Amino acid sequence: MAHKQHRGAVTVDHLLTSALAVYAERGQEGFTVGAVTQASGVSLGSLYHHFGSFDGLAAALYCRCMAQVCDEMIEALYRTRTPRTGIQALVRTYLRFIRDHRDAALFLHASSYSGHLAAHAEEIRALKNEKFGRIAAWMQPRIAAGQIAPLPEPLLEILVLGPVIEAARRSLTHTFAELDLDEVVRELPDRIWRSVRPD
Amino acid sequence: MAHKQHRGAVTVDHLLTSALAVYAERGQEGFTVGAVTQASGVSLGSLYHHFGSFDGLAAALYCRCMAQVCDEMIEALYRTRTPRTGIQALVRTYLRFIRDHRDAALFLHASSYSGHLAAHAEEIRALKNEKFGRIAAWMQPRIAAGQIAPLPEPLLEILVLGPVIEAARRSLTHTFAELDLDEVVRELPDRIWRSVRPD
DNA sequence: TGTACATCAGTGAACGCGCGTTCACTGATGTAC
DNA sequence: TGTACATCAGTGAACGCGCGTTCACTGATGTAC
Repeated sequence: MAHKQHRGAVTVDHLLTSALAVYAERGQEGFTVGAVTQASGVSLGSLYHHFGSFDGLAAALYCRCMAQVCDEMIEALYRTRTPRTGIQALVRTYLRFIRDHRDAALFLHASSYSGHLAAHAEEIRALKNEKFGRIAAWMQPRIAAGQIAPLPEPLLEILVLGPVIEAARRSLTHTFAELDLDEVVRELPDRIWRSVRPD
Repeated sequence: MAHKQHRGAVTVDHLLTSALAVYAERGQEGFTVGAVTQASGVSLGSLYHHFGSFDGLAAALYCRCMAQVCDEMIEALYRTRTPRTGIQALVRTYLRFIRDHRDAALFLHASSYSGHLAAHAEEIRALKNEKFGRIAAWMQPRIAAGQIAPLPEPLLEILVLGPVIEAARRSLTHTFAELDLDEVVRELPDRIWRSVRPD
């Protein structure tokens, strides 16, 4: 998405922001080209000029949200000084992101299975590899030093992010009873640390 | 879904089974009335006679899959004799379900955010309350006895099921690197137990 | 046991709507000389 | 500095397709007497 002109970048940004709002307000079903063009005021042709297809817009939005949450986590992670506070920072940062950016969190989680990302899977995988690679780079020396349990990287990610994502799902979805996010922020970081600390 | 005639029950079952196969083969996008009637050989009118709408069919399928996985977990849970083996049984049973019923697991997880369940949210919530209530009933006395950490029920569910669901997501989705499910089965149950055992 | 009747189950043509996409076009911006 | 031209950005009417749903109907099943 390298823009040759400034106004192009502005339009793209405007479209993505409007698209996220549309998704938040009308859900998966109401997330259509028509709704996005109407909400943004940008013409249909302009949308296609920048994204090529509606799936292309969805993929770009997914990448933007994913990069945002990952960057926040990475930044928080590298500010810590101990393995314990590092793991807890990952959890807390993600939980705060969910609280402060409900729309982005909802779109990210709901898109996992949605299929309109399939066409751009490679681009998305590349982004995830980059971001998760930076997190792995923090983990590795600490595992080697015996400060974190010697588990394969994917298992660590699952143990750390799994409960957080499930908490998000229950808080963002309507088929569950209300969830007290403050209580989650209070209890979860330490509990997750217990699952990955060394014996 | 109380059937007045036997053949009605047979048709309903046949439709649900075909619908799950369609979803597995063609994904969210290809999951349409036309695809289901074609795959099942059942007429369009018959589908509407039994389910009222396509969303109704989706909700019924969701309930069937959810009941199946929950019943397997509850059965495994009540066969155990210690808190540790109980928690580990929950995790192992869910992981085995994902391995042995990929289609059902995919549909369950993908439907969380999909919105075609919104119209039947109440019915689904009732089912979840019933099933999760039975799991909670196992937890409560053990928490009271100090054998499991004194966390609120939703937090316990999040800690136990979160990593499992995230493992499922990575194994069922194409935007992640391959995940060794056997390794997950080997490591996860004990790691999760560590997060909910008492100090 | 036989018959009449109500209800349940199953059928498929037809409908309208809104979806994603295309395309021929105009206008704005940047650049070369 | 001015002008010509290529490229980028933006427009909106039009298209065709396939979606979920409706409906008037036939056939099968169970039941009352």
